[in-house]
Amino acid sequence: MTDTVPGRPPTAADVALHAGVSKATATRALGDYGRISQKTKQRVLAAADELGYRPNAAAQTMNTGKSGSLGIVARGITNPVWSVAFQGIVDAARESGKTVLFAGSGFDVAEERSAIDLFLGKQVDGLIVSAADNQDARHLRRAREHGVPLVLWERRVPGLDAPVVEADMRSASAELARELLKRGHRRVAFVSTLAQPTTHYERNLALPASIISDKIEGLFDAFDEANVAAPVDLVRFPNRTSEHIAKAFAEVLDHTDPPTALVASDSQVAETMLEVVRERGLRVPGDVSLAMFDNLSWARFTVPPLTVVAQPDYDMGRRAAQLAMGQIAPTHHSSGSPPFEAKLILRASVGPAPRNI
Amino acid sequence: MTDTVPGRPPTAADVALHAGVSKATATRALGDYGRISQKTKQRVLAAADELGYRPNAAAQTMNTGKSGSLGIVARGITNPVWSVAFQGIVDAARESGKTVLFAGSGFDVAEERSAIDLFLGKQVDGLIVSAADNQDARHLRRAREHGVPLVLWERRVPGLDAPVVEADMRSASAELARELLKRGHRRVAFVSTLAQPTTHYERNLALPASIISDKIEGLFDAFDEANVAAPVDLVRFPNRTSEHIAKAFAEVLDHTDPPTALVASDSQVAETMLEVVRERGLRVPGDVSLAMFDNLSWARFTVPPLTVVAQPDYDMGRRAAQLAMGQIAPTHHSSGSPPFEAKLILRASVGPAPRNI
DNA sequence: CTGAAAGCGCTTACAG
DNA sequence: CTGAAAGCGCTTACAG
Repeated sequence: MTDTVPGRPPTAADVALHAGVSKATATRALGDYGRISQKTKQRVLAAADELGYRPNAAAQTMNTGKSGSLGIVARGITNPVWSVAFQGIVDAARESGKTVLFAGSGFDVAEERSAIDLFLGKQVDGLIVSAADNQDARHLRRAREHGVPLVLWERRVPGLDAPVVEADMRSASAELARELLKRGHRRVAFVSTLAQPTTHYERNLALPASIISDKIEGLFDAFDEANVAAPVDLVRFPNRTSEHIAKAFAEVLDHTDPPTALVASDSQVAETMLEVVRERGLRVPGDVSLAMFDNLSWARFTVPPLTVVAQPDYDMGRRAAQLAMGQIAPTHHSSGSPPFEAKLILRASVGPAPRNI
Repeated sequence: MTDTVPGRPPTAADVALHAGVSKATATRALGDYGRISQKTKQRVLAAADELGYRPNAAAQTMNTGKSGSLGIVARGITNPVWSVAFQGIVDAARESGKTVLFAGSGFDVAEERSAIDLFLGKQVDGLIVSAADNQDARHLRRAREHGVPLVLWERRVPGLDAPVVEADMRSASAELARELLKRGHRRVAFVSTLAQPTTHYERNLALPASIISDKIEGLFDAFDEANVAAPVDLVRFPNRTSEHIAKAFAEVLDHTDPPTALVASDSQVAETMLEVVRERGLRVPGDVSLAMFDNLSWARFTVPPLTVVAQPDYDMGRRAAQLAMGQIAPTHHSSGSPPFEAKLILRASVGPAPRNI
């Protein structure tokens, strides 16, 4: 069956020898390029099959400059929402015969830079990056210098000419706030996480992540519409540990003018939010209404079910991959396409604000 | 700053020219091998820095046969538990300067084979595979032929000499059944998913996934200990869609001798289980006790909180990566090491069996 | 310590 | 249609 020397996978030269043709002819048959007679081709392919030949991708990459892989740099993959997006990327890539390289940055710029350098060295055909910081973009520009398509994931970087795949969080967030205002809520707390905790929020404060700004300013858009003072004093950015997140929620709940509704920026924050609410014995939505960004399946199973903002993660992942593979052209100015729609899913965790506090 | 020709990243030859040394000397400085004077080295490194040189990984791979990457083939990454394991793999790989290639197989053998072939062609330095089928191992053997370390993830393949990273599910499952038996449960249903639905289960039936067998036989071990007839007639293997899963639960609940406890093989099955239980208005644990495998954080937030079996996913991921990188040697017979411990976390969803049914 | 040269396994003009 | 040869960007003996 196999006359391969154990330890050394067969090369195109081996196949050529086995088929009794030249190396060039063999690789033409194998690689399906150039002109070649059907007869010869069959013979070569049969030989390849017998030897168990598989082309050496590294050699191919060196010749073509294409590696057949996409590089993804994001905070990590444990976020369940991101893992769905990642699946969309992997699926779309696979349909085009491409593989996916993944690196976690932990939203640390140095890590991100080294991952991008590594990937550029590996000749990735495209790069999808959820940028840690929208201020430091030099390492992102290197992708362009290498002629590698760069796609930004959910976080816009001013001055960088790269398509962004994102959902319209600002609108969805405004929609959420409208529903809260309609039910009498005036004091709404928002908790997200940032590597570098910021103490005070003020309108349009520059944040490292556009998506967080969008969520906050979206909420406040609705307050503006309703001529209600935006609760800027109830915005918190703890570190990404449950202790810090719990402390942030405790802080706002102990405020002299406390919130009647809590909004968690993502599901990890939401989990701690649920714990704090349970520990304090607060009734939902009797004492406090709750909502979170990210539509996780378990949100239906809490009691009461949790109001969430959903975005089409899987489709966004696919779009990102297609942009990174150059299969679709960016149509929108600073983004790859009009943003995806984010939807508010109102569930029983949102109710009327308590009358007196 | 840069005198790079736009469009062509600088090569080692460019660096050599810029530093006024030979190509060999330049790459020696860059690659940190062979003898070289400090002076020359500094000069070369400075030149490299100025040009923004990054070694072409494809060329390095072609020379060394090492790609600096690990290939992972698993069903997909949307399973939240697996995504934690994947993070462990990525982290351990990164600490050793390696990147991770991911491919989803959907537990389809053909997909799995083509992913493995692709990865072998890419000269991966190690392979971690959650094998779709424990009967068809030919494509897995190819890894050995290439001299690439193969690590199995949670699914043993008889006759394949490869370490397995897994937790001791059988013991944990027995522990769960003991707690159920102790509370008077005699009829316990178990629902998992399989690509090829099997209608009837019987003791020690050969299943494509060892981990599923372990969970079932673990339960039955405890029934044997207690001299209670194992409820083999309450085992179901629907397809992996919520419709089929729901139907499976409906089927067992409508059994003439219905279960007083339901066990879900993973969190996706558990979600549907919760829906069915809610739709039927069954009280938990009054009418039926519930448990699932996989310790997801949300299991604490259902009402009542869900009993789960936990395994150290992150550490298992790290171990798998270390084995695949050849950093630790397999110590155990058919597995990479003694299995990890799986732990039962008993929560309020498990209670006494209803007296009469 | 440094350089010239061969080689890794492909792709790609260029001849025939 | 097929072959001989150069080249991709490195690594690695082999000389000096």
